[in-house]
Amino acid sequence: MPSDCSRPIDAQAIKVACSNCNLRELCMPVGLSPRELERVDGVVAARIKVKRGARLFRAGEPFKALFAIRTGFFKTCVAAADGRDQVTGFQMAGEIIGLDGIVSDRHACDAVALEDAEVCVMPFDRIGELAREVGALQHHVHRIMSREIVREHGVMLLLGGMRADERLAAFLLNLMQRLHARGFSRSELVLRMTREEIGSYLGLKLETVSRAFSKFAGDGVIEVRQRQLRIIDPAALHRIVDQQPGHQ
Amino acid sequence: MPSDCSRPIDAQAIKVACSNCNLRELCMPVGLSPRELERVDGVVAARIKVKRGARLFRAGEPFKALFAIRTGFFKTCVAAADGRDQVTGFQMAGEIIGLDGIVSDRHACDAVALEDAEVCVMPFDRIGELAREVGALQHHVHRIMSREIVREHGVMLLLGGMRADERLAAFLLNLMQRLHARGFSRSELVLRMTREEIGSYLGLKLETVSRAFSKFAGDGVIEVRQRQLRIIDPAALHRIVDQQPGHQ
DNA sequence: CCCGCAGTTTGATCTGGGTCAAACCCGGGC
DNA sequence: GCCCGGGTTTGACCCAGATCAAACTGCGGG
Repeated sequence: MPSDCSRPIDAQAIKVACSNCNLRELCMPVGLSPRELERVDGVVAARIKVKRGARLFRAGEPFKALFAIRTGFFKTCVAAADGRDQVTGFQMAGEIIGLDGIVSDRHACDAVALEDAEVCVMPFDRIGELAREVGALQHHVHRIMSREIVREHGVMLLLGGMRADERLAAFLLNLMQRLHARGFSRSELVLRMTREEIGSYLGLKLETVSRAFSKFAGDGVIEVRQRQLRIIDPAALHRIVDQQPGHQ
Repeated sequence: MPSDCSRPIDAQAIKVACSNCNLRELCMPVGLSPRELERVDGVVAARIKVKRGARLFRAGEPFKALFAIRTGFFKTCVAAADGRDQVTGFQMAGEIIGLDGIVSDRHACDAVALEDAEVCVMPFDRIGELAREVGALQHHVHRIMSREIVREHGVMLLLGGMRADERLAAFLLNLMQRLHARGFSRSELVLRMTREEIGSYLGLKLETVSRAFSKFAGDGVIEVRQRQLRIIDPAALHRIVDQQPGHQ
C-alpha cells in the first residue's frame, strides 16, 4: 500500500463551473433552470489533484466536504481496530465520495487514488445551503446517498451468499456497466486495482481471484493479460452470476 | 417465511405529534426551537400497525414515505433474480426504514415485521419541504442516511473478513448496544429473529449460527435458552471480535 | 391433552477456498 | 542491457464451515 497524504492544491484560478463540465449529467441533477444552474455552479469550491497512491482523506479526519471525481479512479477502505482492512468500494469519474463522513463529522474510511486523479471539492455546508434553495439539488443529494445504500445492499448479497466465481463475475459486470455508461468500450477495460484489492472487496484472497480469472479465461469467457481485460462472452458472466446453486 | 402484505390503517384520529413522543431524541434532531418543533410535528402523516410476519413494503413497490419504527422489530431483505435472499439489516424502535427507496422511487428491499409493530409514516415530499425550512431537519436526514452507509461498511467488514464466531459476537454486541441505548438491560435480550435470519444476515448457515451459540454457551460467555439470551461475559465477546487471526 | 410443525440442536461427512510455497512476469531504475 | 521488486500465477495441502441427516423442543390449535 503506497505512501502518504499529499493533497496538492490546484492553484490555477480558472473558473470552476459545473455548467460546462462534461460530467455534469453524471454528478449533478438534470433539468435545472438556467438560474438554478448558475447557483449550483457555486457548489464546487475548488478542484484538487491527487497523485496515484495518495489519500484524498483518511478515516478520523474531520469531514468538511464531499468530493466529485473528475478524472481518475479511487478505492475506499475501512480498517478494524485490529489490522483488518476491507475495501468498501471502487469509484470512478462522476461518482461522489465522502458520504460516510456526514454522520459523525469525521471521515469513516480512507479514500485512496488508484491512478492520478482530479476531484471537485464541494463543501458540505455550502451544499446544505444551496439544497435549501434549489429543490432539485436537495433531492439529488438524497438520491446519491440512497444509491450508495442500495449499492451496498448488492455487495452484502454478494459477500453473504455467492461463490468465488459468481462474485468475480458480478464484479466484472458491474465494472463494465459503469465504464460503458461513461462511454468506454463495452468489452475492454484495464483494471486499476490489484488482485489483492479485488479480493478484499469481494471477500476473497488474491490467489482465489487469480484462479477465478484463469478459469474464466480457460473457458473462453474473458481474455486476461495482466490488468488488461477483454470480455468475450458477457452472457456467460450473467449466467455464472445467477446460477442457482449458490451455496452458502 | 410468513404470509403477506397486510397494512392495517390506523383509523384513530389522535393527534400524532413527535413533540411528545418518547422516542423523539432517537429519530428526530435535537435542539430544535419550539417553533421548529411545531413544524416538524407535521412530518408524520399517520401511524400504522404492522402484524408480525406482514410486510411494511416490498421491493418494487412505489416509494412514497420513510417509516420511523415506534414499537416492534423489523428485518429488511433483498432478493436476487434467482431465489437467493439476504437479510440486510434488523431495525428496532427509533430507527428509520425505507431510505433505499429514494434513489429510484421504488423500494429496493422488503421490510418484514418480526413482531407486531407500529410505525410512523413520513411522506418523503413532506420531509423535503420541511427540511428546506428547518436546517436542523435537513442535516438530520443527511446524518441518518450517512449512518446507514457507515453501518453497511461495518457489515461488509464482517462479511468480508471475519470467522463465524467473530461474526456472531460482533452481531450480539451491536444488538446489545442498541438495546441498551433504548433503556433495556445490558445483559439480557430476547432474539426476535430465527437462527436462519441471523445466518442470512451474517453470511452463515443456520447450523453454523447454532453451533456458535452452543460454543459461546459452553465457554460460559453467554446463556442461551431458545431465543432468550443472557450475556455473561461481554469482554469475552469483544475479545473474540478483534482476535487478530481473522483468516479470510 | 395430544398432535403437528416450525424452529433448533447435534453429529458425520464433504468441499470451496484459504494457506503455504515456489516460480514467473513485467516495468522501472541504474 | 540487466537487475530488482511488486504483482501474479499455479500447485499441493488443509480446514472452517457447508451439507446431509436425525433427533429434540416448545408452542399453538383442535
